[in-house]
Amino acid sequence: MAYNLFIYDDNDRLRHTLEALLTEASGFVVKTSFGNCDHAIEQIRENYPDLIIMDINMPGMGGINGVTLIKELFPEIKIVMHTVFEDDEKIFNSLCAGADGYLLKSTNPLKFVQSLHELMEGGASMSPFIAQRVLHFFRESKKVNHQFSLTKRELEVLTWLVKGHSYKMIAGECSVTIDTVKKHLQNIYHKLHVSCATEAVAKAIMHKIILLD
Amino acid sequence: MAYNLFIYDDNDRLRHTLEALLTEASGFVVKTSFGNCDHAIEQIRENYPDLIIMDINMPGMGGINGVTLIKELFPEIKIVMHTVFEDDEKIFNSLCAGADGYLLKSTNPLKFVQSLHELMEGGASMSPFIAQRVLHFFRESKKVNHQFSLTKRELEVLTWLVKGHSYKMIAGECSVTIDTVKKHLQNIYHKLHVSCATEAVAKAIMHKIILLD
DNA sequence: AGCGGTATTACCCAAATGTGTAATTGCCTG
DNA sequence: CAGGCAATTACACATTTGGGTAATACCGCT
Repeated sequence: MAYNLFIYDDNDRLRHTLEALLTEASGFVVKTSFGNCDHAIEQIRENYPDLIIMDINMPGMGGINGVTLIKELFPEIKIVMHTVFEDDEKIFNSLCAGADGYLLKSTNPLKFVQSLHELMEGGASMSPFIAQRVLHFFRESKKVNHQFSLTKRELEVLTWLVKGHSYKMIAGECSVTIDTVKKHLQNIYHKLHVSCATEAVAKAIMHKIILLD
Repeated sequence: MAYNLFIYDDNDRLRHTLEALLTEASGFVVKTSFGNCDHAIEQIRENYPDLIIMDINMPGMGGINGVTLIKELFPEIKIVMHTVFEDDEKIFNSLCAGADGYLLKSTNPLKFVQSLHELMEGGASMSPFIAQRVLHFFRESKKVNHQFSLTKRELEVLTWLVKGHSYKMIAGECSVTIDTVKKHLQNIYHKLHVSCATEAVAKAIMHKIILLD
């Protein structure tokens, strides 16, 4: 049983190449293909596909917005991005919009079909280069900042502050007087180059000075 | 020219299977294989590999700590995780530790070798299931929370608060009196189920109610 | 033994924050 | 058109926050 497939790509030649590649023998049937995805919703309602191959750079709303729209109404339809673009911004936005895969147009036909199958079986699929960018982003996101050289006590006080405790409650938690807490906070504000509790909390979270649940 | 390869895995049978698979014909040479990575640094110094296949669940320090250690000293050596584990925690920690790929032990031999080659050519490599988990994480990270039903004005006020502005400053930004700001904040606190500014800021950032730079 | 950094406490005082109550206006929807 | 919700302002009051200044104590290092 072959999977039904839509193609959105404004490059006619490439669309026809894909149609030639994705024959019944490959396990896919290209139901229809379009040069833009401005009317994707109606087209999907009319002829419900299992999988959509989506170009990014198209006239009209463009592929990324298309993904957002389609996934909102049909989250179960798989969508794989298929473009020449390798820039982080487009990758990130596509994946966040809900794309289930991201294959570069340079992918060889055999691997392309194989990737689509993996995708239909519940996995996700990315070209190695894309995967590498995604992992890079991952690593960056975990780097903890130690550049503010807070003392152990200051870190403790700041942690309670971020959790929403008042000076008085922090004093209780740390078994010190409220004046001590005030002093610590004052020092913390100086070290973080901020001037109030809310700003300190924002900076502490964004710079991962304190670790969250 | 074949790539030099290390294997760290405490399962002897599997290690030998891999050694049999990764012959010169495959483009790899298994230099040595070990049952744990506690002495990885010395072993690497002694016989510098291009690529390391790393199990996670090993006696001693375990694969994830091993990756951290190795990548700190030899960031250019590729490391691919190779385990039966599919839980988000292990995936996330491995990738953040600096792993260049994550292949499940269920991967078929042909794809396994192919993936290693993709990795050596600068790409990253993940089993489809892993890729799917990573993308899932990605999406979650961008999903803006609308579940608190803040009004447009409340969102505006909250944004300024997160940026560290005082009530008075917010009043100026929004061209309203300070009492109005106080009222808005009061309503915001109720909607977010918090009781003070710091808690609101923490919740706003963590739940991505407001978008950061 | 003495120096420097951290931790601690205290006090004063100005400013900001948070709560309660109440009233007015405008806009949208049923 | 009426009712509900959002936005706005006002005032009073208690509490919290944040800054400045100063002193004591502990701990590690030279």
